[in-house]
Amino acid sequence: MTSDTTGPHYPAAMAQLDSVGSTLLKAASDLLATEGPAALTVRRIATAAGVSTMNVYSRFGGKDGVVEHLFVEGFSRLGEAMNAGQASDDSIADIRVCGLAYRRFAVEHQTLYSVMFDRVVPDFRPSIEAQVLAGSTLQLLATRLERAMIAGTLRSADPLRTAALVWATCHGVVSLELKAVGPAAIDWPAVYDDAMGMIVRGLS
Amino acid sequence: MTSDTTGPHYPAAMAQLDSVGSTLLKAASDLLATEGPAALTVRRIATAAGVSTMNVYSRFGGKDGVVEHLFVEGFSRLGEAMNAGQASDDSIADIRVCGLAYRRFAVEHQTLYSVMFDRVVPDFRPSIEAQVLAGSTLQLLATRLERAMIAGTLRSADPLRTAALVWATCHGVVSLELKAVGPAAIDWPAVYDDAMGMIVRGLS
DNA sequence: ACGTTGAGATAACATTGTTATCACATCGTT
DNA sequence: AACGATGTGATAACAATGTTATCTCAACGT
Repeated sequence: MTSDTTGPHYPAAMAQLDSVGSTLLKAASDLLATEGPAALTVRRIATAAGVSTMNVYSRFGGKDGVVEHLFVEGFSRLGEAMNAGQASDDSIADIRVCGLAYRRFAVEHQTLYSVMFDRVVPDFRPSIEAQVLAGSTLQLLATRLERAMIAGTLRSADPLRTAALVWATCHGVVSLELKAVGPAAIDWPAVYDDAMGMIVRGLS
Repeated sequence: MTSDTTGPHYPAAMAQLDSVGSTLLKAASDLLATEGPAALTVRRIATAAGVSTMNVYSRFGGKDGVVEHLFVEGFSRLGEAMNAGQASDDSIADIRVCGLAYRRFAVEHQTLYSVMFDRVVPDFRPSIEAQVLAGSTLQLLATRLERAMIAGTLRSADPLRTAALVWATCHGVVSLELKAVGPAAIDWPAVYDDAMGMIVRGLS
């Protein structure tokens, strides 16, 4: 995992992916979804894909390369999920829909979400490109918030900073819910609803 | 790490801790703070403490036992930090002080915070007692919020649920800041201030 | 047709958490 | 006081991990 040497670089968004490569990614994704991050071992990924271990290194430069692919794919799918509901005339409702989509994604893809936001794979750090790509998911939310600001339903402020705040709030609630921190008696879906209410009230 | 066998149980809050035990914990804590979770290996902990590897097993039942101690100690110190500023006549200001103390703790003890809230040590899951203890940190915040509700500065609601919401919001902002997700241009301390403002406005 | 190159599989290596083995000190009993 | 039991602790072994090295062999160029 210490590949600091000046070797070839395996960017997250590879131009092409041959059959073996995509099979490996599919196997890794399934493994992550069904058995969690601990099952993400090089040998298991390769075995599940029906190829030899070395393919992980020749195609992705190591385990981290595979994980980075899952990382960016996760943010890509999260962006799609949040973008699913198109813009309506009620900008506040749009934001709520966006937030609910966010939570649903996190709950339905818990292990992937943990790869994206927790450091659940030892020593894995997303590359700069991958982090930028992850941050670009904010843009979508920022434009929705800006629309609400223009419409007057939200007080005007820096849209990007506001988007970061909204994102962080949603992430915080989902994060604590999934980790089961705090008393078990807490009704986290209700807290999530409270959060949405607090957001729109606190920002209007 | 798969100690599912019916062996002795090593609770997080051990009654006593002999000299070797506390030395081990100190070494682990230092290792975590200075070199991060990856440096938290059984051999390194023992070597840093000047004892043999097996002491980790005889005293803590394995690596997870040590990590669990750090886990509960982290929450204990977090609670102390949030409790440092005593109650004044301005309940809103008290809540803000509490929130600032929260962020300062997270920033000053990043690696410990990641052990507490991210699953950064593979296969470590806090025990039920430890989780309950972690959740009890909420009580402190809940009583402060309840005081503000009684004073009329916050709308009345379930204090515990509200505390969970406030906690999640603070955690979300800090969490994204520490992980450097999102555009680097974002001024996270400012976002944290925005969050506090949103909280008091959204809950009043 | 022959040497070269490159890819891929097998095996080796270092490091991890964990468990087994074993030496030896300490304690209770006769 | 001598002897066995007990248990503690250190060394060494084990399984699994990511990674690297070695080796085989097929494909290709001259």
